[in-house]
Amino acid sequence: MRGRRRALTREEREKQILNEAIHVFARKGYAATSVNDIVESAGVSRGTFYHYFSCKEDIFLRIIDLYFENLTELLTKNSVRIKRAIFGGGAFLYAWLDYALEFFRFHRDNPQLTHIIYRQAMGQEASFSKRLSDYVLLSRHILASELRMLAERNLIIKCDYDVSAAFITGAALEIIVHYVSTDKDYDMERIAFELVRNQSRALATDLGEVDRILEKMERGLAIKPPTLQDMMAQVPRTGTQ
Amino acid sequence: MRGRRRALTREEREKQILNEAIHVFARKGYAATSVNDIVESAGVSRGTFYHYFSCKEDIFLRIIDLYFENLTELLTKNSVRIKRAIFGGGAFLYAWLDYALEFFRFHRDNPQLTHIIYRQAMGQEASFSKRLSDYVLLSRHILASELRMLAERNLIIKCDYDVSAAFITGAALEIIVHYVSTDKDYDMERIAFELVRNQSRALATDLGEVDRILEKMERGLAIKPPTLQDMMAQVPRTGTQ
Amino acid sequence: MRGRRRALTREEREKQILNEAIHVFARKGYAATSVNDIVESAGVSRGTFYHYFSCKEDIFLRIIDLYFENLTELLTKNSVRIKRAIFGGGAFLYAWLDYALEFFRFHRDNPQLTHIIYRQAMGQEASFSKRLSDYVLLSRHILASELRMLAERNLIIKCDYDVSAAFITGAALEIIVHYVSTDKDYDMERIAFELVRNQSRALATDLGEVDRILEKMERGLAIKPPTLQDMMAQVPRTGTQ
Amino acid sequence: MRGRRRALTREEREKQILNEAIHVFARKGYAATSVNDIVESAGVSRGTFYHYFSCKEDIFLRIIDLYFENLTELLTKNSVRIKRAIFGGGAFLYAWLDYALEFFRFHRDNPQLTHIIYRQAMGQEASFSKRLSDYVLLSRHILASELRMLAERNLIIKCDYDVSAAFITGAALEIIVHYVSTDKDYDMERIAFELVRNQSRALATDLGEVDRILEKMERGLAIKPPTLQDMMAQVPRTGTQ
DNA sequence: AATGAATGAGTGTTCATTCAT
DNA sequence: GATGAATGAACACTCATTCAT
Repeated sequence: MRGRRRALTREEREKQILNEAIHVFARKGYAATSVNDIVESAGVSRGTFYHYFSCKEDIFLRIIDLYFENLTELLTKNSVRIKRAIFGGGAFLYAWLDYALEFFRFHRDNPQLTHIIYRQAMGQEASFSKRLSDYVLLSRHILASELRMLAERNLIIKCDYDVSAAFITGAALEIIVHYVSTDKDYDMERIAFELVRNQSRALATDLGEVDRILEKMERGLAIKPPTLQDMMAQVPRTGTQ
Repeated sequence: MRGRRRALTREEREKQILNEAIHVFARKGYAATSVNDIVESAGVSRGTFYHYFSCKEDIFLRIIDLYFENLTELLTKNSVRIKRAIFGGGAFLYAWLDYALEFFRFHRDNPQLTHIIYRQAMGQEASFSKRLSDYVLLSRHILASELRMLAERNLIIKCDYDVSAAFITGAALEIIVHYVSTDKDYDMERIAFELVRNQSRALATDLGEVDRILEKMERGLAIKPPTLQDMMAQVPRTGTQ
Repeated sequence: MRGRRRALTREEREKQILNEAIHVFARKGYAATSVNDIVESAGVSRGTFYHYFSCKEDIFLRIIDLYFENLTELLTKNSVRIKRAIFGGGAFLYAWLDYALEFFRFHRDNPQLTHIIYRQAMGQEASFSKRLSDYVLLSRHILASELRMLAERNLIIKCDYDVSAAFITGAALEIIVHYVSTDKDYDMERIAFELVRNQSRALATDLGEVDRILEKMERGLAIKPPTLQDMMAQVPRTGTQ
Repeated sequence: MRGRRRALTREEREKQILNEAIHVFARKGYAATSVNDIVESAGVSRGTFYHYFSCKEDIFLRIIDLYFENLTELLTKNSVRIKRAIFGGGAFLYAWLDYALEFFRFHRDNPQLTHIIYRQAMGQEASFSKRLSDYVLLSRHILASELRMLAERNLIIKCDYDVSAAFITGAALEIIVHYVSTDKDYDMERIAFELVRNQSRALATDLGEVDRILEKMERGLAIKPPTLQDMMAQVPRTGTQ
């Protein structure tokens, strides 16, 4: 039984093992998952596993990295949008909703990763917590600086932006993890909207306008966010302020 | 060398071992903590440990129970206050702040417990997750029904109360765990106030009044909540009752 | 909870613990029975147990002794009868049947003891095997010397008496243990008769006479063995030979 | 220091460990034998043991199976001989003696196995007793049906065949285990002959013929059983076939 | 590159026994 | 005499990791 298997490239093989590991970890948890479980699931030998990953901890860290690389990409892309919307005027709420939607969708579409990151990675090995909190602080920092930017343009109130960023991510992840762990069906767009309503009201300077837009949004659910052009056209009056 | 040590009462010894276990679990995590670590730390023998706890899982579940019994007591006590405040009129914001303060203080004063519950208990043994999510759902349900009550009295907007409750607890715990895990000093009362502001604005029907009260609160930090008598005197006019 | 219990005499208490131990050992086996099981069953404390028995091995040896003391008494009593019968003439078959009956009844009436001795005592601690085989050899020796006596009077054939004694006890115990371990009903007298028939034919010098007596016995089942007087009267002709 | 030792094939290694285990179990008994004892004796690591056997119980059950597989093979082979002899006429006594000889030799040549099965396997784990009594009942059943066949041909008397089978196996094993456990020399052929004499007399219809053959047998010890051809030639007269 | 037999430190758990009260 | 809290050696078993093939 040696060398029989069709030669995959290093990358393919590594990807394959990583994917299986995600499934097994999500199902059984880090501690309860043995290397044996992973190699059995992936159909490779123990030796092969150690060709690609230096130890059990290593593959878990790679999974954490994978999650945050994808997440960071998403955040960065949306951060650009948010900035455009801000410069485009008050319609940033739509951008925000869009942002929230993508965030929720991302987790809904990666339930195993989500489960592993927020239910398993913390409180196990010190190395996981460290890696994780580095990433989390980074994400929160990005969000906090967006909030600062909004506050500077008087679109939201002055407050402790780091704390507010923590509130927003805490609120979002609480509900995301709740639904991801549950089998129940859920209207992810509705929940994204609820979060946007919640935090836009919480932080808005001009609540009247916010309420008006939210009302419109709610009517338009499933919500089509306006295109950038729409936004530009729609809200010229606020100016760049 | 058997049966030598001075016999404590069952309760004393159990309490002692439980306390040591809390420290060790908080420091090393459930999986990385061996029964040996606990008994060494407590200065008792392996056998003694198993007199009091049927297995490693058992002592961890007892810790989870301990946390939630204390928490439930706190929640129940404050729930009464909230209801009194509601029936007393608009001053419920003070009650809410008070509620938040106690919640934050409770966790600040039990950092190990907090860390164990929110960083370690989930995603390990299925029994932990089960126990934990039972409790969490219960707590959230209590909060949701308070929100409903407020909404019925038109003090807050209509919304999905369960989702909102999740937002609030998610936001609160995110920041609590952040600070508890950090060694940094932090002004717990400030953070409690930030949360109250955040969510009272997010949910308020009458934002003007809320903003006024919040401003007063903020000036008065460290915030003395008015006594019940004050509240009764202060706001008889709303009298929805 | 100290010293509350009605003071039994040493002997009563010891007897009580011993009895409970017999039940527990029979149910769970020596190795699987903990001292805890015994004291719980007896409703006494661990300490009390060690007042009466020096260790777990000790109580088991006491049980072995108990069995063999009772058995030896039975064997001795019957040995006398056999001898009387021999001197009384050919009617010793009745004595033998009687002997067998008592042997079978004894085990039927002490199923736990029987089970412990023949299913558990051997092959555990070396001390058990030693004690047991001492007793067994003794019993077998008694039987062998009875066979020798019969052979000398030409009532049975010349053979290796030790080996024959082993055959007889082996045959008897095989069927006894079989039925004791089973829940099935069984006609113990029938089986005793089968054994007597089997071995009296196997060893008889005068098969014709034996067959005649066996036939009579079988007709008379449930078999009333003749009294000693009957026997004396019935078979004077063979003389003391 | 891991994975260093030269790899044997699965079968070799398993066989090796099993053999060592037989020796250790026979010497110390099941309960008193630790897995450590076995692996030390076999010169392999703990881990290796668990590669081949799922638990301590498992290896013991495998030993029980090993014994009974060999025994069953022997019984089956001889059962055929017995049947041939029966159809060949009264010379079945020779077949029976042969049968007994092989049975006795088998146990003499496997003293550890014999000791484990009849001195240790019963009265320990329930699984052992179950397995064992299944096998024993099967063996006894085979013997009983042979007895029935003989009785139907009027070669032995009518009796309870199951009980008689129990007598025979009980008698045989009692003496076998006695001698196997002892260091004493013993003439196994003599004992086999004693058993055959004992039971052929006990069950014979025509004692006269049996006694004549036994006498011839005894003179011819070490007994050469006649070849099948001899038997065919010798006893054509009965010709039930 | 791939294999899987082998390793052994480490785990949770049991239980006969002791002895201060 | 009776108690039961305390002991700790011993156990069965696991699993991440190695390395000869």
